[in-house]
Amino acid sequence: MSHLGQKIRELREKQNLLLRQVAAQIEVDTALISKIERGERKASRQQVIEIAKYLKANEEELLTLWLADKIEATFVEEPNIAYQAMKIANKKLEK
Amino acid sequence: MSHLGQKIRELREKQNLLLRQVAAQIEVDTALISKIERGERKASRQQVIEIAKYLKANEEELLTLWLADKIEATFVEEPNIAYQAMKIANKKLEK
DNA sequence: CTTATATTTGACAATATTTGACAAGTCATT
DNA sequence: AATGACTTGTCAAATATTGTCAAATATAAG
Repeated sequence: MSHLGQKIRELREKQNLLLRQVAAQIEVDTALISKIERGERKASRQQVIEIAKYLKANEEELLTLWLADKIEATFVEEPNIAYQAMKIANKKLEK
Repeated sequence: MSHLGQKIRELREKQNLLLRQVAAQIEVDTALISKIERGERKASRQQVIEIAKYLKANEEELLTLWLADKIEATFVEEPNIAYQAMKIANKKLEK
């Protein structure tokens, strides 16, 4: 399960909401929310924002998890060189 | 200029090779190599491997730069949350 | 300046990937 | 068996990416 998906599921279950309720709010199929929670599909940036609003969650926190998932996806198939590549990529952030 | 592009250009110029010579070897248009060197287009994984071979460079090193570019591309449009997301993504590498 | 060669640029068609809906499926409860 | 919640697989449409082509722009030499 993805970072974002896990968080969304936690938030949703804590508030006793159904997948279809979240789906209705952000106007997508229930199946899509299910997939997002399980990390089978990526949410769009806009969807993350809408989910955050509906679940009364911190938008920036969810977007951060969403971005972390995207970063992880880039290196998941390159485990041998991932660490070194991350070190290089990190330098850009310190500037 | 991308990490990979910069490195390729250095290697190529040090060996006095023309864009079209590299292009011929990896069987693509000259314009594409030009774009790859300037970071306007991403090389495919296979292309990186072929370029490394032709330029007698360390394949793993070039692939690492290639992956670093991909990682950077994911967070370049999210500068505010990039650092925190990278921290989260990094955890996966320590496991 | 003119020619020749190298590189860059922008537009485009071809490909590839991603997206979300739909229908059918499982699982649990009644 | 019927209902409700969630999951799964498949598909067409939308979107994004790729690489080529032709034209534009450098760069260098005579």
